[in-house]
Amino acid sequence: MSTAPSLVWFRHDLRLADQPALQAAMDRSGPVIPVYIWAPEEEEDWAPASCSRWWLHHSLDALSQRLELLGVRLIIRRGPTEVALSDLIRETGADAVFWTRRYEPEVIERDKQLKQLLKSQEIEACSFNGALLVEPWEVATQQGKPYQVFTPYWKAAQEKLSGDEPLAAPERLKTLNNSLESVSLQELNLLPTIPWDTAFHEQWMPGETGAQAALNRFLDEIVSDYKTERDVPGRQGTSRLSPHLHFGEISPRQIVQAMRARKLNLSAIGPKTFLTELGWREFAHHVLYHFPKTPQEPLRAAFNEFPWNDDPTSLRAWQRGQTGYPIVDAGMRELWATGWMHNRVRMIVGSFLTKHLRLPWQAGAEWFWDTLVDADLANNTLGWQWISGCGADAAPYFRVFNPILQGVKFDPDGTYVRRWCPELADVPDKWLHNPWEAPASVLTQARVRLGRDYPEPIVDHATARDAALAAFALIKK
DNA sequence: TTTTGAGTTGTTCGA
DNA sequence: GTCGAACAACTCAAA
Repeated sequence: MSTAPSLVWFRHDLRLADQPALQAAMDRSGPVIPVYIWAPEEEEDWAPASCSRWWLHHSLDALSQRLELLGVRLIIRRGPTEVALSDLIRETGADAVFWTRRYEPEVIERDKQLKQLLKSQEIEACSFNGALLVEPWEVATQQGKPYQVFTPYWKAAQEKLSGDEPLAAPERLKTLNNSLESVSLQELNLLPTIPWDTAFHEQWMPGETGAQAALNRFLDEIVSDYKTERDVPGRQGTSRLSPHLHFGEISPRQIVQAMRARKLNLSAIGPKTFLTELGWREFAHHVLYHFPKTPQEPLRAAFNEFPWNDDPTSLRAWQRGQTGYPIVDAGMRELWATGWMHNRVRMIVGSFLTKHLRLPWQAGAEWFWDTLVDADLANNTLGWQWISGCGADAAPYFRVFNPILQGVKFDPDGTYVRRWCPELADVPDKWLHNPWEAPASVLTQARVRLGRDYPEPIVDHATARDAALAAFALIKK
């Protein structure tokens, strides 16, 4: 066994616990050098956007502090990755590089080339699964094909779940005692130049500690009622783990293990429903891996003929939360203010964009990519194709969410709408989700002048719904 | 190869 | 107000 140093190349696995790449490096007798390489140009259209960068900055900061407690420095370099790794190998005499696998098409391609290059230089290059319960190629139909329907996928995937305990975080770490060059985190300029992130700090704690805190809160207070609580955007009834999972501050294995450790009955309705959500995350990675064009193209080819609108004005109204439908606007404003949107509301705004406004799902996916702290290519792609009807296991075309009814159903007391659309705060519950139908006296008393304090609806629900159904009829055989 | 059962999250209409 | 049926085939996955 070599006693030369090993590089641990951190990417979307910014944690020390349940970290097989780190473990592999520790299992050798030489020193361990943790490395992060900033190379957004290598991810083409899907490099981290502004909100992801905010999270990334704080997550790297947290990782670096955890390593410091072990007396180890996180080395940060700029890309190209190939050059950065070669430099480090030369500077340290390392003879191995370990990392956690990612599943985005462009990243897979780059990693494959890197692995070949390293191996041709007699460097051990080894990747590990640290992000999924089941990797995309581990599950196939009896014909050996990828699944395109969630239920049979998840049934098959669950049979592959291992009961293995996640790895513990290291208590000590042997490293190189020299002065390797490192870019400072600040120099990467990941933070915004104008302070739009004020509300972010109240909402989020990026990093492994924050991820564990979010998990504990969820398992202590929420999971037993998750099935119903998750649908109420005015309450914190979801796990809010998505950005932590995206950056690998926590692994799904750790989540499942934590549920088992608490002796939760995984067949009970709450835990079971939550496991299914983890299953959708697995399924999204399965679909992205096997259908690598789906970030751009619909899985169902018929949708290439769909008559999408091209209307920058309505797109902008949607982005800014100015559609005149309170539940839609509340969601879009929550996204803008906090970098996150409640899942129920993501479906409502997605349905509204693709069906009421008939704007292409890709426009929605791009906006979410730019504004979400949990922006994740697999989840974002699957979600948008699902809601617009063109993807794997898509919602039936006639399922057009009614934004008034959804508001009444899931935000009955208006907590959510009043929080994000404060100009409607004094509108009574009865008219909160359809203020344009309220009697003039009600609006006057609530100090709302439609078209001035709050927009008139930019489309009529019934008309837009009929137009959407007609457009769907066009692409049917 | 053919057949069969089933499919995350909804809405509207009419009884 | 509540409830069940219709919405429309289509495709997937397994038997």
